[in-house]
Amino acid sequence: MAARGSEPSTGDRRAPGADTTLRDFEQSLPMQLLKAREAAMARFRPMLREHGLTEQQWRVLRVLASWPASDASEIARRSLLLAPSLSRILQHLVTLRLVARRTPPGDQRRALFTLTARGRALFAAVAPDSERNYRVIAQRFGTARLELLYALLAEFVAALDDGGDAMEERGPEKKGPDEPGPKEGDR
Amino acid sequence: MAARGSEPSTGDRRAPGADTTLRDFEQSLPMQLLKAREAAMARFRPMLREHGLTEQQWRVLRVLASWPASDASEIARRSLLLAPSLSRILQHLVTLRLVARRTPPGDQRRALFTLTARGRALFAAVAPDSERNYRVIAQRFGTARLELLYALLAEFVAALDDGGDAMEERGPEKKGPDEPGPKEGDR
DNA sequence: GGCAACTGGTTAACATGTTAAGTTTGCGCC
DNA sequence: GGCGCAAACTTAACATGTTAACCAGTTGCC
Repeated sequence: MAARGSEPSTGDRRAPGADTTLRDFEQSLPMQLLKAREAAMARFRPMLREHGLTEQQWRVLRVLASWPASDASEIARRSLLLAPSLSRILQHLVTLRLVARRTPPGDQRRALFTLTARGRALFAAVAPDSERNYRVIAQRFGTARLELLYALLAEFVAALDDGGDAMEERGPEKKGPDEPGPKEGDR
Repeated sequence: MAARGSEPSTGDRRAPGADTTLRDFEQSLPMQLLKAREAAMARFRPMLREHGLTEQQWRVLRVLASWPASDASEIARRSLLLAPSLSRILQHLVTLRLVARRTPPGDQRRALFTLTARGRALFAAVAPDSERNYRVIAQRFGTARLELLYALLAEFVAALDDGGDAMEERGPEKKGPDEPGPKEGDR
């Protein structure tokens, strides 16, 4: 509960010398990114909840709305969900009859997923609300600054991802550079 | 719109007309913020794991290293953890004897927490590694761009938080590229 | 053909996120 | 001094995050 507010702290006495080494904690980039994301998601979650969806379930539906017949790996990559989480979410969505599952003829290992009619209907019902939230955010923050923020975030990801595996001082096993970046880069 | 008899969608065929309404999903701000945070945290998590800590446990330890004798509410606010999560984490840290709990004399409802000697030792052991990671990030991304990103994120949070707690429509505001500055004084 | 290695997914186990409800303590107030 | 209510946590219940292990299907290769 208190994590969302910005209440003035009652006492700001910090431990002497405690912050001389580490960057000021609450100013660290991961924290700021988390805070920014929370500020944005706080507008989406209540709306999604009214439709009976979690944030992650909605991410999956959005992927399937744009790229039907995706396999699990592709959904995971596009929705930024880890495979185990996605596996559970898809099982749930299939139970709710929002998503249908089938196995492609060529490869019995894979699994393809598609929105059912019910899933498409739910997507169509939620999409306008989602869109409205995005417009409010853009209007409040300003389109120009928003674009700048997008660009910076993309550069940040590229700067850290391209560097690749940081702590890679160990045995160069079979880490051939044959696959530089299966992240995105398509289209 | 029958989703039948289709080939494996190895390519990037998007559903026709599926993206005309919603902003391109993977470009949405929450996703980009999540992606950026993941890129940063991917360097921290393995390091923390070697010390037997999760990301959130480390956040709590950092708060207590800088602000000893914090109560649960203050820790929650500074670490961006929700009260239920923090409650469990603190119980765990107390079990591990990294953190000590006591009740202040004036108010039996509150609970104050402090690092034990063991907790301080662990903090001292992890901090250099954490610091090194921050330096690598700053060096790769560039200090100047990093500061710009910090500023933008802070403005973003301020823009959405000040608006209060709903999707209330407000009068037309002009947002210049320069920002008057984050204001508090909520509540 | 057969076997090792790999691929795509799933399970398992534990920790956290999220919302709602419960519990104890403090505080104002008549 | 009892009553109503708010504050500060805590529990509960379910969903997801995270790592490791597992497993069936597939591929490469001798």
